[in-house]
Amino acid sequence: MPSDRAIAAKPELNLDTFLPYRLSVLSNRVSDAIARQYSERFDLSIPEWRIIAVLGQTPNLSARDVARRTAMDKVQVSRAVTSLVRSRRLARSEDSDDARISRLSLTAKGRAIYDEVAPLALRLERLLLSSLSAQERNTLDNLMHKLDRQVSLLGAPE
Amino acid sequence: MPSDRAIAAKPELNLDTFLPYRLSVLSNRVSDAIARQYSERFDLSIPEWRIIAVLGQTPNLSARDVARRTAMDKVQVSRAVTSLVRSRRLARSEDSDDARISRLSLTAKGRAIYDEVAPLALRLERLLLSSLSAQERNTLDNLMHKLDRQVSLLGAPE
DNA sequence: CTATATTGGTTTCATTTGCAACAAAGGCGG
DNA sequence: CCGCCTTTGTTGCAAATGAAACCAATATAG
Repeated sequence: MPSDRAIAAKPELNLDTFLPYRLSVLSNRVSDAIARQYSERFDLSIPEWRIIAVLGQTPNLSARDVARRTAMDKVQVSRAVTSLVRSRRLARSEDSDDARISRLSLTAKGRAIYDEVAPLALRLERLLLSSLSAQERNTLDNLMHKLDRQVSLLGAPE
Repeated sequence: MPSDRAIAAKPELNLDTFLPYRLSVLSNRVSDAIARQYSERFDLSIPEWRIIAVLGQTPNLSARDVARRTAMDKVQVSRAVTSLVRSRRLARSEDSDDARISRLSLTAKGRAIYDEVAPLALRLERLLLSSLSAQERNTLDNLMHKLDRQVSLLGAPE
């Protein structure tokens, strides 16, 4: 006969209500929806688009800066940058006082892509948020900040 | 001279406030934090753990059922199942009336892993949510449902 | 029934990924 | 200056991934 403790008898792991799982599914579905807007049309991978996005916002970053801002690792950045440079959507220029660094910026071609894709991404975000009131959007923002803070307490890869 | 419309002059894509990006970063950090709890210790990949998790909750599913519940694709499920069966953490049994299907269930070994990892995962979720009030947790749940609904409107891979 | 389409699952192949090793440059203590 | 550690970025290799082809079993149309 099993324990007769009525409470906490069994830690119930139900994926449908398990926050990490729900976050993962939601996030993937959203990313895929956005990627569908540009991937075939502009022949851009997700990492490539991310790089264009940060550089559209802030030019002349180094690869490392890009990596930090996009939460991608440096290998991924290095490869996506190489590909973007080869396809003339990105240009490298030397840093004046550190020869290890290249400064990255969009070419006209890259800028054109940014100018076209950014509104699509923003539009999709608006659609996504259109089911929430202004009040709810604030709350969402607030809750996500709290979760961010919490996960960085727990989560740092030691 | 540029347009003098003061409003919506430029669609500003700022990654730090862009919901899809924030979701992605948060979700990845949470998943990684959980994976760190079991990956080396039990030699489990993330897909493998997901399969164990659903089968711990609901035994005797087919591979396809598992795929739907975990939002993984069938190739990934097939491979992870093969690996789990090989390492004796999962057992296949034939379905009585459809020979294409195998019913999957945890072995004692698989169950032991589930019983040990599930509490770890739940504990991490609790830690994550510990920064929110009961009220806020409800709101979060509610908001995520709304976002789920909205993304399924937009997002279906046509 | 038989022919055809559909479904469950696996395999093959090309691509993507991530880690570890590496080269090149810079910083820094002596 | 010189040796050594750190930082930036690239590359090699092995593992993970995904799309599409595929096989076997079932459902369905005629």
